Order: sequence, then C-alpha cells, then structure tokens
Amino acid sequence: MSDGPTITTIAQRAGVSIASVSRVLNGLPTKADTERRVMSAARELGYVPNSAARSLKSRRSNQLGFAMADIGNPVYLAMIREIQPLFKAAGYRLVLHSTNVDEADEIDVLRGLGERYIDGLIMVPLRVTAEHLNMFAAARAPIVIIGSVPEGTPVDNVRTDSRKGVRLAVGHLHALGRRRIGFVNGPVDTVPGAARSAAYAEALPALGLPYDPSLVEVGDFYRTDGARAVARLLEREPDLDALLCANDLIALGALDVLRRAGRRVPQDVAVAGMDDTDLATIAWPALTSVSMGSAERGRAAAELLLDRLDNGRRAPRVVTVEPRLVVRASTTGEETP
Amino acid sequence: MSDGPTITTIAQRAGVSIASVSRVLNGLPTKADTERRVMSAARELGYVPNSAARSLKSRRSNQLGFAMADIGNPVYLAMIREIQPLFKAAGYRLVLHSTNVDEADEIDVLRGLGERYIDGLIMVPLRVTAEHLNMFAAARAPIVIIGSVPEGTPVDNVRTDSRKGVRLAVGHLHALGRRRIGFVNGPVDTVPGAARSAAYAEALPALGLPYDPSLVEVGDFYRTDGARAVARLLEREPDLDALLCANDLIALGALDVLRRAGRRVPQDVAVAGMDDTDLATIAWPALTSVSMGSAERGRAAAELLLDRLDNGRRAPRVVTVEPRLVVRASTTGEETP
DNA sequence: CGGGTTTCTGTAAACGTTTACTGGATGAGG
DNA sequence: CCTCATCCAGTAAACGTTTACAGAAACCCG
Repeated sequence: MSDGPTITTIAQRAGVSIASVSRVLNGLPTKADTERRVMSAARELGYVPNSAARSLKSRRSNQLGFAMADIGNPVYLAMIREIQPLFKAAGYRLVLHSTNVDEADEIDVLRGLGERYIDGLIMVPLRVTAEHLNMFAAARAPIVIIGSVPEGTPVDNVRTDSRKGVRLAVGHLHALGRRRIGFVNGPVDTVPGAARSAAYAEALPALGLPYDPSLVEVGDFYRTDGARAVARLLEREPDLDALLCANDLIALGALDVLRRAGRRVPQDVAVAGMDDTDLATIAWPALTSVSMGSAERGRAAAELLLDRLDNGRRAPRVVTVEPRLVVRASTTGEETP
Repeated sequence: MSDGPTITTIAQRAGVSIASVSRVLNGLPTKADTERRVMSAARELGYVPNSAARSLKSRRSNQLGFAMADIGNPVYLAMIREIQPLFKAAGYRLVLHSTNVDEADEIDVLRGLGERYIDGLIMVPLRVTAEHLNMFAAARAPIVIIGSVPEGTPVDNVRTDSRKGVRLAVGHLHALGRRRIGFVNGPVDTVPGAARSAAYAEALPALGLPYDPSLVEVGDFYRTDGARAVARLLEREPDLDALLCANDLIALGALDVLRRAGRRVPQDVAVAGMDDTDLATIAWPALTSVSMGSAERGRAAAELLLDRLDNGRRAPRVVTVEPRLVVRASTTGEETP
C-alpha cells in the first residue's frame, strides 16, 4: 500500500525523461528503442496513471453523474440500467447521487458540478425551482434533465407526456365499462404528482364523466402509503369499480388492500398503475400499467449527454418519450404471458 | 461555461496571497479582516474548489466504489441502499461499477484502484480467482469483499452462511411434511451457486432424506431461466412437493410455471426462494425466502471500509451475517401481513 | 522602549501529469 | 562536405491546490 510508481519512477528506470515516458504512454511517435524501454519499465513497475493529475491537466474527469431522489425506486433503477452501459462504453465512470427527496441535496449536486469531478450530469429533479434554473444557467458542465423544464432553459431535456399517459389509462378503464374510477396520487407538489393530478382532472370530462374530487386520494409514492390512501378511498367510496394509481408501488398497495377487503381484481375493481416497472409483472394479478418509458428516457438522456460532450455548442434539445399502455390481468383478467 | 475562478482569482480580488485564501477556505486561523475579504471575494465569484487539484495534493479522492455484477439484481440494490447513505454521511461520493458478469471487467475495476480515483472499494465478486487474490494483495487502497475469500486474504470480508441458509429452508419444508424437495440453482461456477449447491446436497441427508440428483436443476439466476429450469424439473419429477430456489428471481419463475401447470402453491408444491428481496412480498402468494441479510451485508461492508479508512493498519476483519428464514404464504398458505 | 513571544501572511515547493519550446542528432540533397 | 529539413528527446512550465518555511507584524512584559 506504499506509494505507487509515477512517470518519474519509470523515467529513471528507463533512463529517459518524463516527457518521453508520457509520450510513449500516450502513443505519440517515439523511437522504437525508447518505446520498448519505457513500456517494459512501466510493466515491471505495475504503473497506473494517476487520475487526479491527469484530470487536473486535461480538465476532464472521465466521470459522469446521475442524480435522482431515491435509488430504491424501480423507475430510477430502470434508467440506471440503460445509462450505466452507455457511459461505460463511452469511457466514463458513473457517479451516483441519491438525494433522498431532499431539495437542498439536489442543489448541492448541481453546485458540485463546479468541482469538476464530473464532466456532465443527468438529473431527475423532484421539483424545478427558481434556484434550479439559476444553477442550470450557471453550470460549468452539461446537464440533462429528465422531467419537464420551462421553455428556453439551457439544458437538454427528456420528457414524457403524463397527460396522455393518464388519458390512456382512464380511457382503457372507461372502455371496459368502468364509471367510478378512483385516482390515488402521490404528493401534488412534486413534478409527477402535479402533472398526473391535472391530467386526471381533465381526462374524465373528456370522456363525458364528471370529475368527482371525492374519488381522489393522495398519499405518497410508496406501497404502504398507497395502501393507506386506498383504504381511505374505499371507505369513502365503496362503489368504485376502478382505480388508477399514480405509480406501480401505490398500485401494489391497492392490490393488498383490495385483497384484504375481499374485492376481486379486476372483476370488482380494476386496477391500473403507472411507470410499468418490473414489479408490474411480478404482482398478482399482473398489473396493467402505463409505461412512461423509463428505460427509453434513461437511454435518451445518456445519449444526449454523450452527444453534447463532443459537441458542446449545439442548441439544447428536447426529447419526448411517448407513454404506452401495457394491459395486463389487473384490468382485463386475462393473463398475458 | 467559461473557466471558473481559482484561488488565484480570489487572491487578486481580495488583495492577499493564495496561501491566505487557502487557509481561510480551510478554516485555519486568520485575521478577521483577511477572512472577511476572502470570503466575500469567494462568494462574489461563485468559487468552487477544483476536486482534481485537491485530490492531487491531498492524495484522497473522496470517492468510494461499489462493484457488483449487475445493478438490475435486487440483492445488489438492497446493498446499495444501505451503502450510499453511509458513504454520503462520511463525505464520500459513490462510484458505481456494474461489471455485467464479466470477470475481466472485475479485474479492471481492481486495477483501477491504482488510478486512485477512489479511496476504497466494496466488491461483490462472482468468483474469486487467483488473479483476484493477486490484485487484492497488490491493491493500493482498502478493499472490502462481500462473499467468502480464503483465510489470510488481506481484505476485510463480509460473508454469510449459505450452508445454514439452505438448511433453514430445507428444514422448514421438511417440517411441513414435504419429502420430494426439488432444488433449482444458478450456475454452480459462481460463488453463490457453488455454495448453495453443496449446502443442498448435505442438508437432505442431515434430515434423513436421500440426496437425489434428479431433483436438482440448474439454470441462471434470472426469472425466465428459472422458469425454464422448473419446467424441466416438473416434467422429470412430477411428484415433487416442494421447491427450493437459489434466489427469489428463480422462485418467481417457479411460481409462473406452477400456476400455468395448474399446481397450487403451497398446497401442491411449496416454494421457497433465497435472498428475501423486495420481490418476495410482491409475489403472490408471498414468497417464503431465506434472508441472506443483503442489507446488513451492505451496511457491514460500508462500515468496515469507512472504519479502515481512518485506521489503515488494522488487521483484516471478517463479519459474518446470519441467514434468517422468512416464512410467508408460498410455503404455509397463511399470509403474513 | 527593547527583547521575546505570538500570530499572521507571503513565498515557494510539491502533488503527477501533459505539452510548448528548444536543441541535438540524423539524414537528405546539393 | 556543408546546409537544411526532419525527427526525437529533454527542459520547463502549467493545471489548482496545500503546506513547510521564513519573515513581518503585533503584542506583552519588564
């Protein structure tokens, strides 16, 4: 665990200058003899270049960041699964930031860009505040935001159409003859919470159904919160015949509660989730869910970032991923294998 | 996106030397006046220290690594969930390496330690080869290995008792009156595959049951492979009344196949998984599973690493996490809420 | 007010690379 | 054989910090 060899060590052993060592190691033209001596000295010493020194000089860290609220959430996991291999293939390491639903933490990550320990960042912010926008504008490294940002924000952006996603789900439930369609949301002051709430409120009238606020219940984006919210909703509105849940975790909670209450899914109550995570096919009955294209969003974000890294002066780009309804047993009662 | 301010910029603006700037920023004693001027200059300029320069000088990167085969696997996810907050609380960033079941990749990660971009590493190796051992010995930064390593290996080590875990599960199934207990394993040339295979083979005789190789089937540690393996096993041994699966994903595959074959779980076939991941409570029926303490292992590994970082000369330590059987509906038919 | 402490600040070196510049050696062409 | 171009290799500076050292300033006390 002693100090490792540096190019100076190599230079001494090979009897050349450190410049020659550097040149050989970087594949610049050198006399065959010098090259041979340097290479074998390097091999014998087990030389590995020091990344801090390299970064300091080259002004690149060969690291990229991904920041999200909570690694436990399968949505982010789906993104990471796409992002990691792309980063790796492009020669970048992945630095992970889980901000734990803490806004100050998010800002810290953005400020951290100034330390230049990463060459770029993909972030999925919970909210986009004025402070976020300031940091985006001042950032000294490229940023890709997953989630909507105001027009003109100087970052690449990947978004989905929540409105359409909710419309797909509600339309599906309606087409199945359901008329009392409950909605279980997460906190409405988050980006997805707000979008999904608004979308639900406008999807019903579009189908000729009244918007009934007592069919809406809010918890958090987790299974147990979802279960509690559904329990409240069921008590208040015992005649509901369908539930749209703002994510799959909430939908799992719904399944738990409905099962315990003796309601059959989907015969008595049809249940649909959102995000179409891996959990959807593990649940029983398998969960109908609106895919918000998490994997695609991850991939698109990584591609945008990598592209910008070798073309810094491009105009910011917006990629929109289309939601897609994945129908499974929890609404139709037929198993899709 | 232009070049950021450095301590030199600050020094000029504040009319002091760079040494004073550095001292103020590091909280070393300074005259109140100098301090005020430096701080306000730093604030006005939006100064953020350059991490490469800092690392180069201080020989620490403030980054720690976690390397595993596949981020998609919920076992590793459970570990990350524990590791990340501990690292963060100790002031370290997390660099993630998913080696994609590629051994050369694992070795690369170990070699990367020489670049000193991380101050330490937690690794969950697939196999521990001679080359691994060489790298461990030569490593210039502390390593914690999750999974067994030979006695005397100079790394901290967190392990579980697979033998006992399998014994718990088999014992449970036996106590429920099951006598034809199949075993669905992953590749036996991996660390967990080998351990679990050996453990199964010795658990049965200990209970007075014969070890019947035709009750064993091998696939991979994934759901679809598991399903295929179970299908083969069922065809060959239609009278089996219990299945032990070497991880939860395989067990999920087993549930799929059994359901499709019209076998009731647990009445006809009791199913137990291993690892007790989140999936176990999402599955239906909820999965009895042997917890190998993934979360604890993650936590223990992080603690060992952090401890070693401020006490480098300590003898290598081994922490063993006890497996624990978590009984759920897939073996007893009673739901645990 | 002088000597000795104490406290603060500046100069300069160092961390391990990369790279512009310069000079020496070699080879080609006249 | 001289000139000039070409090719390599070495010297030194630079990247942005931290820190040992030395000097300056301030203070205390007799």
